[in-house]
Amino acid sequence: MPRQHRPDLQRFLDRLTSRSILTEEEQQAVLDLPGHAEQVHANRDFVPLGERVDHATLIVAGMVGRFDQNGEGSRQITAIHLPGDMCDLHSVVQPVPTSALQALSTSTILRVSHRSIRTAAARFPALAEALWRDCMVDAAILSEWVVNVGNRDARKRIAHFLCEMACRLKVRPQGNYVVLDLYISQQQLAEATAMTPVHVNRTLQGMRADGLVDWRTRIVRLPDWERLCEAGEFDPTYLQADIQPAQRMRIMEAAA
Amino acid sequence: MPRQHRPDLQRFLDRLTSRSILTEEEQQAVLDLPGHAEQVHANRDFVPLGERVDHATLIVAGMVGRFDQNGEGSRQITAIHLPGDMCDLHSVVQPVPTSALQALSTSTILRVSHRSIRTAAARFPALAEALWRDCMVDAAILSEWVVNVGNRDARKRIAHFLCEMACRLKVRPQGNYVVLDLYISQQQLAEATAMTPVHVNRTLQGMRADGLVDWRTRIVRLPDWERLCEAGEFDPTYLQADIQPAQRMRIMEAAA
DNA sequence: CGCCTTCTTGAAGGATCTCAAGAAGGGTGG
DNA sequence: CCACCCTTCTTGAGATCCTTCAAGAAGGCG
Repeated sequence: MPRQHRPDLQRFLDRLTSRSILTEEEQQAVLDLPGHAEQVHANRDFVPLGERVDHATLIVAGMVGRFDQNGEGSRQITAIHLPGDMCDLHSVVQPVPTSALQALSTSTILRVSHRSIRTAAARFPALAEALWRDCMVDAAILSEWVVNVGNRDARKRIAHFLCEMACRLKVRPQGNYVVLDLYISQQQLAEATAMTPVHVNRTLQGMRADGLVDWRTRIVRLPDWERLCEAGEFDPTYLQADIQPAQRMRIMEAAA
Repeated sequence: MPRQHRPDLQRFLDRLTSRSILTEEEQQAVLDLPGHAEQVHANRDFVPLGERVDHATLIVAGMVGRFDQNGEGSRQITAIHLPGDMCDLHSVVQPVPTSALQALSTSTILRVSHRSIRTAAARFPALAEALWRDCMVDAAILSEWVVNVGNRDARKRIAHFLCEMACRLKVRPQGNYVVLDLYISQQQLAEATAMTPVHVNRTLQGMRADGLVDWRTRIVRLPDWERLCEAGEFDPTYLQADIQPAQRMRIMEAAA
Protein backbone atom coordinates (compact mmCIF):
# COMPACT_ATOMS: atom_id res chain seq x y z
CA MET A 1 0.00 0.00 0.00
CA PRO A 2 2.33 2.77 -1.07
CA ARG A 3 -0.41 5.32 -0.67
CA GLN A 4 -0.38 5.28 3.09
CA HIS A 5 3.26 6.41 3.14
CA ARG A 6 2.51 9.87 1.93
CA PRO A 7 2.84 11.57 5.31
CA ASP A 8 6.32 10.10 5.69
CA LEU A 9 7.36 11.09 2.22
CA GLN A 10 5.89 14.54 2.76
CA ARG A 11 8.48 15.13 5.43
CA PHE A 12 11.27 14.21 3.06
CA LEU A 13 9.73 16.37 0.38
CA ASP A 14 9.61 19.29 2.81
CA ARG A 15 13.31 18.84 3.34
CA LEU A 16 13.91 19.00 -0.38
CA THR A 17 11.65 21.95 -1.05
CA SER A 18 13.18 23.94 1.79
CA ARG A 19 16.26 24.37 -0.41
CA SER A 20 15.19 23.44 -3.93
CA ILE A 21 12.40 24.61 -6.19
CA LEU A 22 10.24 21.78 -7.48
CA THR A 23 7.12 21.90 -9.63
CA GLU A 24 3.84 20.39 -8.50
CA GLU A 25 4.44 17.47 -10.79
CA GLU A 26 7.93 16.86 -9.43
CA GLN A 27 6.68 17.10 -5.88
CA GLN A 28 3.99 14.59 -6.67
CA ALA A 29 6.63 12.23 -8.04
CA VAL A 30 8.32 12.26 -4.65
CA LEU A 31 5.08 11.62 -2.81
CA ASP A 32 4.29 8.78 -5.18
CA LEU A 33 7.50 6.90 -4.47
CA PRO A 34 6.55 3.40 -3.40
CA GLY A 35 8.01 2.27 -0.13
CA HIS A 36 8.17 -0.67 2.17
CA ALA A 37 7.80 0.23 5.84
CA GLU A 38 9.71 -1.65 8.46
CA GLN A 39 10.37 -1.61 12.18
CA VAL A 40 14.01 -1.83 13.19
CA HIS A 41 15.11 -2.65 16.71
CA ALA A 42 17.71 -0.61 18.50
CA ASN A 43 21.28 -1.61 17.74
CA ARG A 44 20.37 -3.53 14.64
CA ASP A 45 22.40 -2.99 11.47
CA PHE A 46 19.89 -2.66 8.69
CA VAL A 47 22.46 -1.77 6.07
CA PRO A 48 25.56 -3.87 6.58
CA LEU A 49 28.95 -3.09 5.12
CA GLY A 50 30.09 -4.35 1.79
CA GLU A 51 27.03 -5.78 0.16
CA ARG A 52 25.47 -3.74 -2.59
CA VAL A 53 22.08 -2.28 -1.76
CA ASP A 54 19.10 -1.77 -4.06
CA HIS A 55 17.10 0.70 -2.02
CA ALA A 56 17.46 3.88 -0.02
CA THR A 57 16.13 4.31 3.50
CA LEU A 58 13.83 7.04 4.68
CA ILE A 59 13.62 7.46 8.42
CA VAL A 60 10.06 7.75 9.63
CA ALA A 61 10.65 7.64 13.38
CA GLY A 62 13.63 7.10 15.64
CA MET A 63 17.29 7.74 15.10
CA VAL A 64 19.86 6.11 12.88
CA GLY A 65 23.66 6.18 13.03
CA ARG A 66 26.18 5.76 10.26
CA PHE A 67 29.02 3.63 11.59
CA ASP A 68 32.60 3.20 10.64
CA GLN A 69 35.08 1.00 12.41
CA ASN A 70 38.78 1.27 12.87
CA GLY A 71 41.16 -1.67 13.07
CA GLU A 72 40.63 -2.50 16.75
CA GLY A 73 36.88 -2.61 16.27
CA SER A 74 36.26 0.63 18.13
CA ARG A 75 33.35 2.30 16.45
CA GLN A 76 32.86 5.80 15.21
CA ILE A 77 29.47 7.26 14.38
CA THR A 78 30.14 9.51 11.39
CA ALA A 79 26.60 10.79 11.00
CA ILE A 80 23.27 10.74 12.76
CA HIS A 81 20.06 10.76 10.79
CA LEU A 82 16.69 11.93 11.98
CA PRO A 83 13.10 11.47 10.85
CA GLY A 84 12.60 12.92 7.39
CA ASP A 85 16.18 12.15 6.35
CA MET A 86 16.84 9.78 3.50
CA CYS A 87 19.91 8.45 5.22
CA ASP A 88 21.10 6.45 2.24
CA LEU A 89 20.39 8.89 -0.48
CA HIS A 90 23.88 8.73 -1.91
CA SER A 91 23.40 5.03 -2.54
CA VAL A 92 21.20 5.98 -5.48
CA VAL A 93 24.35 6.91 -7.38
CA GLN A 94 26.81 4.91 -5.28
CA PRO A 95 25.20 1.63 -4.26
CA VAL A 96 28.17 0.02 -2.50
CA PRO A 97 28.00 1.26 1.09
CA THR A 98 31.22 2.50 2.66
CA SER A 99 29.63 2.61 6.11
CA ALA A 100 26.99 0.59 7.92
CA LEU A 101 23.67 1.99 9.12
CA GLN A 102 22.33 1.07 12.51
CA ALA A 103 19.26 2.06 14.44
CA LEU A 104 20.25 3.94 17.59
CA SER A 105 16.83 3.55 19.08
CA THR A 106 13.97 1.44 17.83
CA SER A 107 13.06 3.07 14.57
CA THR A 108 10.59 2.95 11.73
CA ILE A 109 12.07 3.12 8.29
CA LEU A 110 10.69 3.16 4.79
CA ARG A 111 12.71 1.33 2.20
CA VAL A 112 12.45 3.00 -1.18
CA SER A 113 13.87 1.13 -4.15
CA HIS A 114 16.67 2.69 -6.13
CA ARG A 115 14.73 1.80 -9.23
CA SER A 116 11.81 4.04 -8.34
CA ILE A 117 14.02 6.94 -7.27
CA ARG A 118 16.10 6.62 -10.41
CA THR A 119 13.04 6.55 -12.61
CA ALA A 120 11.74 9.71 -11.00
CA ALA A 121 15.14 11.39 -11.19
CA ALA A 122 15.54 10.49 -14.85
CA ARG A 123 12.13 11.85 -15.64
CA PHE A 124 12.63 15.06 -13.68
CA PRO A 125 16.19 16.36 -13.83
CA ALA A 126 15.35 19.08 -11.31
CA LEU A 127 14.44 16.35 -8.86
CA ALA A 128 17.85 14.74 -9.37
CA GLU A 129 19.31 18.15 -8.70
CA ALA A 130 17.34 18.47 -5.46
CA LEU A 131 18.58 15.07 -4.34
CA TRP A 132 22.15 16.01 -5.18
CA ARG A 133 21.73 19.22 -3.16
CA ASP A 134 20.34 17.26 -0.26
CA CYS A 135 23.43 15.05 -0.26
CA MET A 136 25.57 18.17 -0.11
CA VAL A 137 23.90 19.27 3.10
CA ASP A 138 24.89 15.99 4.69
CA ALA A 139 28.43 16.51 3.40
CA ALA A 140 28.59 19.95 5.01
CA ILE A 141 27.53 18.41 8.31
CA LEU A 142 30.19 15.74 7.92
CA SER A 143 32.78 18.41 7.37
CA GLU A 144 31.75 20.12 10.59
CA TRP A 145 32.11 16.79 12.39
CA VAL A 146 35.74 16.61 11.34
CA VAL A 147 36.26 19.95 13.05
CA ASN A 148 34.27 18.88 16.09
CA VAL A 149 36.07 15.64 16.63
CA GLY A 150 39.47 17.00 15.67
CA ASN A 151 39.63 20.48 17.13
CA ARG A 152 37.39 20.78 20.12
CA ASP A 153 37.77 19.55 23.66
CA ALA A 154 35.28 17.31 25.39
CA ARG A 155 32.85 19.93 26.60
CA LYS A 156 32.78 21.83 23.35
CA ARG A 157 32.29 18.64 21.43
CA ILE A 158 29.26 17.61 23.42
CA ALA A 159 27.82 21.11 23.47
CA HIS A 160 28.22 21.38 19.71
CA PHE A 161 26.64 18.00 19.19
CA LEU A 162 23.63 18.92 21.28
CA CYS A 163 23.20 22.23 19.47
CA GLU A 164 23.30 20.48 16.12
CA MET A 165 20.72 17.94 17.18
CA ALA A 166 18.43 20.62 18.58
CA CYS A 167 18.56 22.56 15.33
CA ARG A 168 18.11 19.55 13.12
CA LEU A 169 15.17 18.36 15.21
CA LYS A 170 13.70 21.84 14.80
CA VAL A 171 12.70 21.96 18.44
CA ARG A 172 10.91 25.02 19.73
CA PRO A 173 11.82 26.37 23.16
CA GLN A 174 9.41 25.39 25.92
CA GLY A 175 9.49 28.22 28.38
CA ASN A 176 13.11 28.74 29.33
CA TYR A 177 14.10 25.32 28.15
CA VAL A 178 14.97 23.79 24.82
CA VAL A 179 13.77 20.23 25.12
CA LEU A 180 14.96 17.32 22.98
CA ASP A 181 13.73 13.77 22.88
CA LEU A 182 17.14 12.35 22.08
CA TYR A 183 17.01 8.88 23.53
CA ILE A 184 20.61 7.95 22.98
CA SER A 185 22.94 6.47 25.56
CA GLN A 186 26.14 8.03 26.78
CA GLN A 187 27.89 5.17 25.05
CA GLN A 188 26.41 6.24 21.73
CA LEU A 189 27.20 9.87 22.39
CA ALA A 190 30.77 8.74 23.02
CA GLU A 191 30.87 7.00 19.66
CA ALA A 192 29.60 10.11 17.93
CA THR A 193 32.04 12.48 19.60
CA ALA A 194 35.08 10.18 19.60
CA MET A 195 35.38 10.02 23.36
CA THR A 196 35.25 7.26 25.92
CA PRO A 197 31.94 6.66 27.69
CA VAL A 198 33.62 7.41 31.00
CA HIS A 199 34.82 10.76 29.83
CA VAL A 200 31.43 11.61 28.34
CA ASN A 201 29.91 10.87 31.69
CA ARG A 202 32.30 13.10 33.60
CA THR A 203 32.01 15.88 31.07
CA LEU A 204 28.22 15.78 31.23
CA GLN A 205 28.40 16.01 34.99
CA GLY A 206 30.45 19.15 34.68
CA MET A 207 27.99 20.60 32.22
CA ARG A 208 25.09 19.75 34.50
CA ALA A 209 26.87 21.43 37.39
CA ASP A 210 27.29 24.54 35.26
CA GLY A 211 23.66 24.57 34.23
CA LEU A 212 24.28 23.78 30.58
CA VAL A 213 22.29 20.58 30.33
CA ASP A 214 19.72 18.67 32.29
CA TRP A 215 19.74 15.13 31.02
CA ARG A 216 18.61 12.29 33.21
CA THR A 217 16.07 10.39 31.17
CA ARG A 218 15.75 10.14 27.41
CA ILE A 219 14.66 13.76 27.47
CA VAL A 220 17.41 16.34 27.24
CA ARG A 221 16.66 19.80 28.59
CA LEU A 222 18.85 22.71 27.71
CA PRO A 223 18.35 25.48 30.25
CA ASP A 224 20.38 28.14 28.48
CA TRP A 225 20.49 27.86 24.74
CA GLU A 226 22.67 30.92 24.20
CA ARG A 227 25.29 29.78 26.62
CA LEU A 228 25.31 26.27 25.22
CA CYS A 229 25.93 27.63 21.73
CA GLU A 230 28.85 29.63 23.03
CA ALA A 231 30.20 26.65 24.92
CA GLY A 232 30.09 24.61 21.71
CA GLU A 233 31.25 27.36 19.34
CA PHE A 234 28.07 26.59 17.47
CA ASP A 235 27.29 28.51 14.31
CA PRO A 236 24.32 26.92 12.53
CA THR A 237 25.18 28.27 9.10
CA TYR A 238 26.57 24.94 7.91
CA LEU A 239 23.21 23.29 8.46
CA GLN A 240 21.68 25.45 5.74
CA ALA A 241 18.42 25.20 7.57
CA ASP A 242 17.03 28.71 7.38
CA ILE A 243 16.95 29.19 3.65
CA GLN A 244 14.63 32.01 2.64
CA PRO A 245 12.11 31.08 -0.05
CA ALA A 246 13.82 33.50 -2.44
CA GLN A 247 17.14 31.73 -1.96
CA ARG A 248 15.89 28.31 -2.90
CA MET A 249 17.59 27.03 -5.99
CA ARG A 250 16.92 25.36 -9.28
CA ILE A 251 19.45 25.05 -12.05
CA MET A 252 17.58 22.66 -14.31
CA GLU A 253 15.14 24.14 -16.80
CA ALA A 254 12.95 26.71 -15.14
CA ALA A 255 9.94 25.55 -13.20
CA ALA A 256 6.68 25.90 -15.10
CA MET B 1 41.22 30.88 -25.05
CA PRO B 2 39.17 28.08 -23.56
CA ARG B 3 40.51 25.62 -26.08
CA GLN B 4 43.93 25.38 -24.54
CA HIS B 5 42.45 24.07 -21.31
CA ARG B 6 41.48 20.74 -22.75
CA PRO B 7 44.37 18.78 -21.22
CA ASP B 8 43.36 20.04 -17.79
CA LEU B 9 39.71 19.28 -18.32
CA GLN B 10 40.63 15.87 -19.70
CA ARG B 11 42.00 14.96 -16.31
CA PHE B 12 38.73 15.92 -14.65
CA LEU B 13 36.82 14.04 -17.32
CA ASP B 14 38.94 10.95 -16.65
CA ARG B 15 37.94 11.18 -13.04
CA LEU B 16 34.27 11.29 -14.00
CA THR B 17 34.44 8.49 -16.56
CA SER B 18 36.30 6.22 -14.18
CA ARG B 19 33.02 5.82 -12.30
CA SER B 20 30.30 7.07 -14.62
CA ILE B 21 29.31 6.20 -18.15
CA LEU B 22 29.16 9.23 -20.44
CA THR B 23 28.49 9.43 -24.16
CA GLU B 24 30.93 11.02 -26.58
CA GLU B 25 28.73 14.06 -26.71
CA GLU B 26 28.57 14.37 -22.96
CA GLN B 27 32.32 13.95 -22.67
CA GLN B 28 32.82 16.66 -25.24
CA ALA B 29 30.61 18.97 -23.22
CA VAL B 30 33.01 18.60 -20.31
CA LEU B 31 36.04 19.26 -22.47
CA ASP B 32 34.35 22.31 -23.93
CA LEU B 33 33.77 23.96 -20.58
CA PRO B 34 35.31 27.41 -20.74
CA GLY B 35 37.74 28.23 -17.98
CA HIS B 36 39.91 30.98 -16.69
CA ALA B 37 43.39 29.80 -15.62
CA GLU B 38 45.09 31.38 -12.67
CA GLN B 39 48.21 31.02 -10.56
CA VAL B 40 47.66 30.98 -6.81
CA HIS B 41 50.45 31.48 -4.33
CA ALA B 42 50.92 29.19 -1.37
CA ASN B 43 48.81 30.06 1.64
CA ARG B 44 46.44 32.24 -0.30
CA ASP B 45 42.72 31.86 0.21
CA PHE B 46 41.19 31.87 -3.21
CA VAL B 47 37.70 31.04 -2.01
CA PRO B 48 37.01 32.93 1.21
CA LEU B 49 34.25 32.10 3.64
CA GLY B 50 30.82 33.55 3.41
CA GLU B 51 30.62 35.26 0.08
CA ARG B 52 28.67 33.50 -2.61
CA VAL B 53 30.75 32.17 -5.50
CA ASP B 54 29.83 31.99 -9.16
CA HIS B 55 32.39 29.47 -10.35
CA ALA B 56 33.91 26.13 -9.46
CA THR B 57 37.63 25.52 -9.28
CA LEU B 58 39.53 22.81 -11.12
CA ILE B 59 43.00 22.12 -9.82
CA VAL B 60 45.55 21.92 -12.61
CA ALA B 61 48.73 21.70 -10.55
CA GLY B 62 49.59 21.93 -6.89
CA MET B 63 47.58 21.15 -3.80
CA VAL B 64 44.58 22.81 -2.22
CA GLY B 65 43.16 22.54 1.27
CA ARG B 66 39.65 23.04 2.50
CA PHE B 67 39.78 24.91 5.78
CA ASP B 68 37.48 25.25 8.71
CA GLN B 69 38.20 27.17 11.86
CA ASN B 70 37.08 26.68 15.39
CA GLY B 71 36.46 29.46 17.84
CA GLU B 72 40.07 30.01 18.94
CA GLY B 73 41.18 30.36 15.35
CA SER B 74 42.95 27.03 15.28
CA ARG B 75 42.52 25.66 11.79
CA GLN B 76 41.41 22.28 10.57
CA ILE B 77 41.96 21.08 7.05
CA THR B 78 38.87 19.02 6.28
CA ALA B 79 39.89 17.96 2.79
CA ILE B 80 42.86 18.05 0.48
CA HIS B 81 42.35 18.33 -3.24
CA LEU B 82 44.77 17.25 -5.93
CA PRO B 83 45.22 17.97 -9.62
CA GLY B 84 42.21 16.81 -11.59
CA ASP B 85 39.84 17.47 -8.69
CA MET B 86 37.08 20.02 -9.05
CA CYS B 87 37.47 21.06 -5.45
CA ASP B 88 34.35 23.21 -5.44
CA LEU B 89 32.05 21.03 -7.37
CA HIS B 90 29.34 21.12 -4.75
CA SER B 91 29.14 24.88 -5.16
CA VAL B 92 27.30 24.28 -8.43
CA VAL B 93 24.23 23.33 -6.40
CA GLN B 94 25.25 25.03 -3.16
CA PRO B 95 26.99 28.30 -3.95
CA VAL B 96 27.45 29.62 -0.42
CA PRO B 97 30.73 28.12 0.79
CA THR B 98 30.79 26.60 4.27
CA SER B 99 34.58 26.32 4.21
CA ALA B 100 37.41 28.33 2.69
CA LEU B 101 39.79 27.01 0.05
CA GLN B 102 43.48 27.73 0.27
CA ALA B 103 46.46 26.76 -1.83
CA LEU B 104 48.83 24.60 0.21
CA SER B 105 51.62 25.04 -2.28
CA THR B 106 51.73 27.40 -5.23
CA SER B 107 49.05 26.04 -7.52
CA THR B 108 47.48 26.51 -10.89
CA ILE B 109 43.72 26.53 -10.95
CA LEU B 110 41.10 26.83 -13.61
CA ARG B 111 38.00 28.75 -12.70
CA VAL B 112 34.94 27.35 -14.41
CA SER B 113 31.75 29.36 -14.19
CA HIS B 114 28.71 27.83 -12.57
CA ARG B 115 26.74 29.04 -15.52
CA SER B 116 28.63 26.88 -18.00
CA ILE B 117 28.56 23.82 -15.77
CA ARG B 118 24.85 24.27 -15.12
CA THR B 119 24.10 24.67 -18.79
CA ALA B 120 25.95 21.45 -19.55
CA ALA B 121 24.31 19.62 -16.66
CA ALA B 122 20.86 20.79 -17.71
CA ARG B 123 21.45 19.66 -21.26
CA PHE B 124 22.87 16.27 -20.25
CA PRO B 125 21.21 14.81 -17.16
CA ALA B 126 23.72 11.96 -17.13
CA LEU B 127 26.46 14.53 -16.74
CA ALA B 128 24.69 16.00 -13.73
CA GLU B 129 24.52 12.48 -12.39
CA ALA B 130 28.27 12.02 -12.88
CA LEU B 131 28.95 15.27 -11.04
CA TRP B 132 26.68 14.20 -8.21
CA ARG B 133 28.53 10.88 -8.01
CA ASP B 134 31.84 12.69 -7.96
CA CYS B 135 30.69 14.73 -4.98
CA MET B 136 29.79 11.50 -3.22
CA VAL B 137 33.36 10.24 -3.53
CA ASP B 138 34.56 13.33 -1.72
CA ALA B 139 31.93 12.74 0.93
CA ALA B 140 33.16 9.18 1.47
CA ILE B 141 36.67 10.52 1.96
CA LEU B 142 35.36 13.08 4.43
CA SER B 143 33.66 10.33 6.35
CA GLU B 144 36.93 8.43 6.59
CA TRP B 145 38.60 11.59 7.90
CA VAL B 146 36.16 11.66 10.80
CA VAL B 147 37.34 8.18 11.70
CA ASN B 148 40.97 9.11 11.21
CA VAL B 149 40.88 12.21 13.33
CA GLY B 150 38.54 10.75 15.92
CA ASN B 151 39.64 7.18 16.38
CA ARG B 152 43.27 6.73 15.54
CA ASP B 153 46.41 7.66 17.43
CA ALA B 154 49.10 9.90 16.04
CA ARG B 155 51.09 7.32 14.11
CA LYS B 156 48.04 5.68 12.56
CA ARG B 157 46.67 9.04 11.60
CA ILE B 158 49.77 10.08 9.72
CA ALA B 159 50.22 6.66 8.15
CA HIS B 160 46.63 6.67 6.97
CA PHE B 161 46.97 10.15 5.59
CA LEU B 162 50.07 9.22 3.61
CA CYS B 163 48.43 6.09 2.23
CA GLU B 164 45.42 8.07 1.10
CA MET B 165 47.58 10.67 -0.61
CA ALA B 166 49.65 8.01 -2.35
CA CYS B 167 46.55 6.29 -3.69
CA ARG B 168 44.88 9.50 -4.77
CA LEU B 169 48.02 10.68 -6.51
CA LYS B 170 48.08 7.32 -8.27
CA VAL B 171 51.80 6.98 -7.73
CA ARG B 172 53.55 3.90 -9.07
CA PRO B 173 56.25 2.25 -6.96
CA GLN B 174 59.79 3.17 -7.95
CA GLY B 175 61.90 0.15 -7.09
CA ASN B 176 61.23 -0.63 -3.47
CA TYR B 177 59.92 2.82 -2.76
CA VAL B 178 56.62 4.54 -3.22
CA VAL B 179 57.56 8.13 -3.91
CA LEU B 180 55.26 11.13 -3.47
CA ASP B 181 55.84 14.74 -4.33
CA LEU B 182 53.79 16.05 -1.44
CA TYR B 183 55.31 19.40 -0.68
CA ILE B 184 53.39 20.15 2.45
CA SER B 185 54.86 21.31 5.74
CA GLN B 186 54.57 19.51 9.03
CA GLN B 187 52.42 22.41 10.11
CA GLN B 188 49.95 21.67 7.32
CA LEU B 189 50.06 17.97 8.03
CA ALA B 190 49.22 18.86 11.62
CA GLU B 191 46.20 20.85 10.48
CA ALA B 192 44.99 17.94 8.39
CA THR B 193 45.40 15.32 11.11
CA ALA B 194 44.26 17.47 14.04
CA MET B 195 47.56 17.32 15.87
CA THR B 196 50.09 19.91 17.01
CA PRO B 197 53.10 20.51 14.77
CA VAL B 198 55.35 19.42 17.60
CA HIS B 199 53.64 16.11 17.93
CA VAL B 200 53.63 15.57 14.19
CA ASN B 201 57.36 16.10 14.24
CA ARG B 202 58.00 13.61 17.01
CA THR B 203 55.68 11.05 15.49
CA LEU B 204 57.39 11.34 12.11
CA GLN B 205 60.73 10.81 13.79
CA GLY B 206 59.45 7.59 15.28
CA MET B 207 58.15 6.47 11.92
CA ARG B 208 61.46 7.30 10.28
CA ALA B 209 63.29 5.29 12.93
CA ASP B 210 61.01 2.34 12.19
CA GLY B 211 61.58 2.59 8.46
CA LEU B 212 58.01 3.64 7.63
CA VAL B 213 58.77 6.95 5.95
CA ASP B 214 61.72 8.82 4.56
CA TRP B 215 60.72 12.45 4.34
CA ARG B 216 63.32 15.17 4.45
CA THR B 217 62.59 17.35 1.44
CA ARG B 218 59.31 17.90 -0.36
CA ILE B 219 59.64 14.35 -1.61
CA VAL B 220 58.18 11.66 0.59
CA ARG B 221 59.56 8.14 0.17
CA LEU B 222 57.68 5.21 1.59
CA PRO B 223 60.07 2.28 1.94
CA ASP B 224 57.52 -0.36 2.88
CA TRP B 225 54.05 0.22 1.48
CA GLU B 226 52.52 -2.90 2.99
CA ARG B 227 53.72 -2.10 6.46
CA LEU B 228 52.59 1.51 6.17
CA CYS B 229 49.09 0.40 5.22
CA GLU B 230 48.98 -1.85 8.26
CA ALA B 231 50.30 0.91 10.48
CA GLY B 232 47.52 3.19 9.23
CA GLU B 233 44.74 0.57 9.11
CA PHE B 234 44.38 1.67 5.53
CA ASP B 235 41.73 0.03 3.38
CA PRO B 236 41.41 1.91 0.08
CA THR B 237 37.86 0.77 -0.63
CA TYR B 238 36.38 4.10 0.41
CA LEU B 239 38.32 5.88 -2.31
CA GLN B 240 36.35 4.02 -4.97
CA ALA B 241 39.37 4.27 -7.18
CA ASP B 242 39.59 0.86 -8.77
CA ILE B 243 36.20 0.66 -10.39
CA GLN B 244 36.06 -1.96 -13.12
CA PRO B 245 34.69 -0.70 -16.44
CA ALA B 246 31.71 -3.01 -16.03
CA GLN B 247 30.88 -1.44 -12.67
CA ARG B 248 30.71 2.09 -13.93
CA MET B 249 27.26 3.53 -13.55
CA ARG B 250 24.62 5.47 -15.35
CA ILE B 251 21.07 5.87 -14.14
CA MET B 252 19.89 8.53 -16.56
CA GLU B 253 18.50 7.37 -19.89
CA ALA B 254 20.82 4.75 -21.40
CA ALA B 255 23.88 5.92 -23.29
CA ALA B 256 23.47 5.82 -27.05
C1' DC C 1 10.92 -8.66 42.36
C1' DG C 2 14.86 -9.57 39.71
C1' DC C 3 17.73 -9.00 35.84
C1' DC C 4 20.25 -6.42 32.53
C1' DT C 5 21.65 -2.29 30.71
C1' DT C 6 23.35 2.15 31.64
C1' DC C 7 25.33 5.36 34.61
C1' DT C 8 28.73 6.67 38.08
C1' DT C 9 33.06 6.76 40.72
C1' DG C 10 38.15 6.12 41.85
C1' DA C 11 42.87 5.88 40.93
C1' DA C 12 46.73 5.42 38.00
C1' DG C 13 48.91 5.72 33.60
C1' DG C 14 49.70 7.46 28.99
C1' DA C 15 49.22 10.30 24.89
C1' DT C 16 49.29 14.67 23.48
C1' DC C 17 49.80 19.68 24.31
C1' DT C 18 52.13 24.02 25.67
C1' DC C 19 55.82 27.04 25.88
C1' DA C 20 60.18 28.30 24.65
C1' DA C 21 64.41 28.25 22.32
C1' DG C 22 67.93 26.52 19.30
C1' DA C 23 69.26 24.20 14.64
C1' DA C 24 68.67 23.50 9.97
C1' DG C 25 67.06 24.52 5.41
C1' DG C 26 65.81 27.24 1.32
C1' DG C 27 65.60 31.36 -1.11
C1' DT C 28 67.32 36.13 -2.13
C1' DG C 29 70.28 39.88 -2.79
C1' DG C 30 74.71 41.81 -2.69
C1' DC D 1 79.27 32.50 -4.46
C1' DC D 2 78.63 33.83 -0.01
C1' DA D 3 75.91 36.09 3.67
C1' DC D 4 71.70 36.82 5.45
C1' DC D 5 66.95 36.17 6.61
C1' DC D 6 62.86 33.83 7.27
C1' DT D 7 60.49 29.75 7.44
C1' DT D 8 60.42 25.12 8.98
C1' DC D 9 62.14 21.60 11.75
C1' DT D 10 63.85 19.84 16.14
C1' DT D 11 64.43 19.31 21.17
C1' DG D 12 63.35 19.57 26.25
C1' DA D 13 60.54 19.67 30.26
C1' DG D 14 56.38 20.13 32.56
C1' DA D 15 51.36 20.27 32.58
C1' DT D 16 46.78 18.47 31.21
C1' DC D 17 43.36 16.09 29.18
C1' DC D 18 41.74 11.95 28.40
C1' DT D 19 41.97 6.89 28.78
C1' DT D 20 42.03 2.45 31.07
C1' DC D 21 40.50 -0.85 34.22
C1' DA D 22 37.52 -2.26 37.57
C1' DA D 23 33.65 -2.26 40.45
C1' DG D 24 29.57 -0.48 42.61
C1' DA D 25 24.93 2.18 42.11
C1' DA D 26 20.97 3.32 39.72
C1' DG D 27 17.38 2.81 36.41
C1' DG D 28 14.13 0.49 33.21
C1' DC D 29 11.43 -3.48 31.92
C1' DG D 30 9.39 -8.08 32.07
